[in-house]
Amino acid sequence: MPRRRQRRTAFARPREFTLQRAPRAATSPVRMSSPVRVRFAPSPTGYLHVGGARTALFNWLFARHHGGTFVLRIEDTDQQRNTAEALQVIYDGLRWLGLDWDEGPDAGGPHGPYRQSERQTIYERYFQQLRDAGHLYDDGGAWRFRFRREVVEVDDLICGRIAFDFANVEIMPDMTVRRPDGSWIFHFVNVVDDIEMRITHVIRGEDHLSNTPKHLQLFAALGAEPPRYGHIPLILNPDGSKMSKRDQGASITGYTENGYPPEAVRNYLCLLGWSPKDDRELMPIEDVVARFDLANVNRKGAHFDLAKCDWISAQTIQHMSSERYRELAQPWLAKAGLPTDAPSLDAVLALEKMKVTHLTEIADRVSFFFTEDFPYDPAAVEKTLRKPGALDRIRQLGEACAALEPWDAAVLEAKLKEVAAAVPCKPAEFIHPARIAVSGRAVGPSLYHMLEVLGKERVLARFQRTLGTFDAA
RNA sequence: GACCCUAUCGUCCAGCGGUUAGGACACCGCCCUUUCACGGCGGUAACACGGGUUCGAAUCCCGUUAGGGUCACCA
Repeated sequence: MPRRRQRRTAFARPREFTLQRAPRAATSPVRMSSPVRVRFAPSPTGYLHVGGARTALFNWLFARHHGGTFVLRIEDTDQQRNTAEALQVIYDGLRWLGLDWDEGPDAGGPHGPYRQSERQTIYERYFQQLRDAGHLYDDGGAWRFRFRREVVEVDDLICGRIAFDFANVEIMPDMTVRRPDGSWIFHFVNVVDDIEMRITHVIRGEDHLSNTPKHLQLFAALGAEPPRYGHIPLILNPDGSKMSKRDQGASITGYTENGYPPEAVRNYLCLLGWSPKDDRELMPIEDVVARFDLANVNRKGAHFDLAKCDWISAQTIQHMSSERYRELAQPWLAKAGLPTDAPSLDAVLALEKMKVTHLTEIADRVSFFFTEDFPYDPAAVEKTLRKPGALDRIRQLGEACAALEPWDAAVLEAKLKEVAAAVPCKPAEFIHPARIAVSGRAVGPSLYHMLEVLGKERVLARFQRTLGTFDAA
């Protein structure tokens, strides 16, 4: 950390200056003359890793913050991995997170094609250029790029200035750019594409930091101005190990399947390695876009914390509009065979909104609203309904409420308390049996609100059903 | 092994030479309460270690240790 401080102040702009105020600084991460162009360049492996998603997110935030262009490039040189399904996973994941791209395989754009598998002629041309200039040599059929044996300095927007010494050939052997079968090596096509696509800023995982000087050498040999680099820290497992496909929280698909609102996952990812520097955590994405800055990105690898992600999910749900909540809930209701267009849907959903962490919970929480044939929880029946007098309370309450007007939570509460006071007994002696009578459960929404949403007819009918079911027994 | 990055509560962040080291998650109490929650209040808990520099260091420098990354005819 000590070192970082100095480097940062030396090479990144001071935090108190905004871009607008200090556009001329030589070390400004953004040259005003060239609009920002960033890219996310995943390889279609069949799943989208959280680390990759966050890299995409940071690129997207940077582009949107600077009014730049976000390019999606598919690095599918490995034919094995190149399937339509694998590509779809990337599209789905990015779209789910709300990360829209301006140029890409499907979106098109002036610098396409955007899949490496379709850019053969371009690579061929650059290859020729390198070979003609004497930077390449044949090594058993493969082509190697001859490094300049000197110190290469990487001036990273996040990491500061780092020197890599290429003097020792043993330690830094010349890299292969093309295999004997004619296929290309990542470093080469990556650099060629960044040149061709006019990429101004490369924001990628820290695992590429050590590759950067090699890329810089390629840029120099090709006579191209390199982009600015910003290497973001990796996301680790809670135990500090590298996160891989099977680890919990690793796959974006997992969040979709487990019922996280996409904006919640995105919010959590924003906070992993970046901070607004005040204590805000729950932030609309527009606010993050407005404040995002590479200078505020951390250097430390972040341990993934699903509990925090869950909290953000619950908070996000709690604070979202009823329209958005309904929209997110509907697929899960449908999946459970519940109606998605009931007139009282919003009212029903609102009853448990503040308790939901995952959208997957919703259907079960509200299922009893949609059928008069709901089951009774045996434990609840045993504990509460079998108690002496419990059924009498239900009967009394039913009679007292039969003529109640209007049928709303406040009036119901007043009436229930009045009836209890007349007995006299605690309101709880009515509340618990009544809850089970109308829902079959000991746990659920606030009783009065639940009764209101259910409506008088159904409440009284459910009281009757309960009495009929357990009185005789 | 070589090279590179990193090091503040268990976790995520704040801290930019002088702070009772702050916030959030998690955890533990208490309050609210008809259940489950939400919410409110409070608590436990950290500067990895050792040397410097300085009147003064979590903050600057060096080293050690630990973690991570890269050293491919993977991406």
